[in-house]
Amino acid sequence: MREVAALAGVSLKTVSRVINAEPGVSPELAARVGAAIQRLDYRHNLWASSLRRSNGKSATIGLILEDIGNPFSATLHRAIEDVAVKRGVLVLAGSLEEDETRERELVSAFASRRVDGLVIMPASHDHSYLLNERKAGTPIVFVDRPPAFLDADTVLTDNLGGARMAIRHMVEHGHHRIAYLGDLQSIMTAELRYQGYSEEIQAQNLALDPDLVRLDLRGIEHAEAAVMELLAQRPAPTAIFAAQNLLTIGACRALRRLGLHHQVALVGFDDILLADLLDPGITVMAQDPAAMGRTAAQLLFRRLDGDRTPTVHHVIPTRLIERGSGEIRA
Amino acid sequence: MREVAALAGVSLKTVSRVINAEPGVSPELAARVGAAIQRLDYRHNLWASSLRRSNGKSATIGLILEDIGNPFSATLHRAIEDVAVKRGVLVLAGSLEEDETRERELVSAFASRRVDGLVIMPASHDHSYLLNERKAGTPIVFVDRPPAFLDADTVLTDNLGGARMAIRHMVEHGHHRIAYLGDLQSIMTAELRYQGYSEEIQAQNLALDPDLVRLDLRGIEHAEAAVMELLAQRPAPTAIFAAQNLLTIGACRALRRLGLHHQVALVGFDDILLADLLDPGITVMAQDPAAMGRTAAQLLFRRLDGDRTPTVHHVIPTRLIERGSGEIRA
DNA sequence: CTCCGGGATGACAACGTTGTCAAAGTAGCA
DNA sequence: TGCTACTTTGACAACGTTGTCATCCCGGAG
Repeated sequence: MREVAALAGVSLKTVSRVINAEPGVSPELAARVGAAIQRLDYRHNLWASSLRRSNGKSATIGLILEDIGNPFSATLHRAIEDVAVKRGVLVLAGSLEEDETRERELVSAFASRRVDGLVIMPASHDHSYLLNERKAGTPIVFVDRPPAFLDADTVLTDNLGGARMAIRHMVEHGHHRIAYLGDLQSIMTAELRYQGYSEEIQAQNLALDPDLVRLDLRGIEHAEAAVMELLAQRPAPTAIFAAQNLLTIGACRALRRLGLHHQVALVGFDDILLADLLDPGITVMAQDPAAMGRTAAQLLFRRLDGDRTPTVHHVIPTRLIERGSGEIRA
Repeated sequence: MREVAALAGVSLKTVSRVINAEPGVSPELAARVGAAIQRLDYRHNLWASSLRRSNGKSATIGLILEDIGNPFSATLHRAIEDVAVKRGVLVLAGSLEEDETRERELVSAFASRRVDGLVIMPASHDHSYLLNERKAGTPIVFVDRPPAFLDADTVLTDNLGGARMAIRHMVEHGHHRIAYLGDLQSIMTAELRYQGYSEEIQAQNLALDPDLVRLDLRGIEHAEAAVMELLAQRPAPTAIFAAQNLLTIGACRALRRLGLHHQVALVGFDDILLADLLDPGITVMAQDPAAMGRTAAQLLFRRLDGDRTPTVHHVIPTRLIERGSGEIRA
């Protein structure tokens, strides 16, 4: 910037004024400065700028996801980016892989970089450590999973309601023995989906049979093995509720392997690409990650704009997409 | 930091020394400073730090992708993150959506934030504007698509070779009339895949029939419509090569709609989740976005570590995954 | 006892930028 | 002409941190 000022024959401050488009610079000088900037390939240093500025905004937000690479997180990320670009804000993102330590590290790394706000899909079960960040004025929005020991804005899927609706759908198709496949119970969403399952089973006056429940499954292979086992039992379940998308795929594989994909009903939680091309198509309770991301980002920016109203809790509804596998009758 | 120094009764510099774990601080003082940091929830300001430091590293890299939300980009992103975390480096990412202007804007936004390096999946066709960044010492690696008018490190898929291999595979199964579905020809990878198609068709002494070629298709619906049209022709093609994953899905839909999915062969470029569960399973030339990301990141960090050897051009091979649809005989 | 070397500590400037305020210039009016 | 009011410009400090160098203290050698 000093060089630009020298080349244009003006003071540092005038260059600063031109860059920030402040009023009160004669067109002639502005042009000279502009030319000098061009000539020297001058690049504004945003960090130095925000260091000096009173409000010190970095035009950068931090995003913590379970896994940047999985479709759900990626769609959410994209939706947040779409809101952020409109304000010239960039997004720093990191993956957790259910690692609580990593969550702390990422928050710390973001804090060191003075992000303006945080969107977190948490892995840990105690967020009191975030009090300091919030005291420092950083707004925080939780997506997909709620915070613990901290009152903060949240944008969640209706996990419990969605699971109940899925079970009801199967019961309406005549099923009494509905198996449940669940992810790690330590994950709040998994726990809620299981709760929805058991509540609805009981509300329908069915027996909650522990032999039909497989919890803490990780990934496609585990689910596949679990389904093989479940269907070897007598009496076998006539329907399966897979409470996470990889588990749905695993279940689907197992059913095909056993040749039972037209006999045993299957409903998955969370939509899967191509699910409509299978035979039968896979019925799912779809979440809406794009809506979640959009809502979370809008909420965050409202806070950044100074909204100090009490914390808000958005619940994004799920949607049953009937494609055949869930409509198989008992 | 000033407050920490005051509370611990030491000078600013000593606090700085403790934070950076510099040698030559008595254990007693270090402990006092540590306690003060804890008590005041002090957070190091990385930007101020890198502003003053001579080498001025921001421990942040920029990543420009076609669309953060699509599975290919997301997987690549994740692979880059995995390499970056090991060095305590964070990733800033943005989507282009084939918008050349946006590419410039993003590079500029990253430059303002003084990222240490850039990984770019470009949309534009002239990268001479990046010369300045490079002159400023920012290493740049291109992934998936090559730069134009700029010599830079690249990590590319073997688009041409992969396409040729796919066509050869179909010819070996007796096909002579192979249709081609391609994305926008302005995208370098699309152009190369088409080139591979036409080269191999000619190498096999087949006729390159323009009636079998549909270029510049965007998305599932367009591909679906194009396939409906193609198969209405007489003589109809007996095989289809879909040169992008959404186009593969569109082709798949159309074939099913026509009830021809067991008669007409289909090979896609780029793998699709669940493709193995369909009947027939979809044969694809799989790319390896994880390997691309990993390679690109490693290359970038080598440059950051001072490697000044001439530019490198990695080609990540494709892999034919036979699942049935590509093995249907003419 | 003096002097020297080395380890611990701190004072100060500097990184690139902007907020504050003062100075200089210009126009309008009596 | 002299005064005010306003616009344009620049000097300087400050943001939070670290590199440089000076200072202080201690033990050991002469």
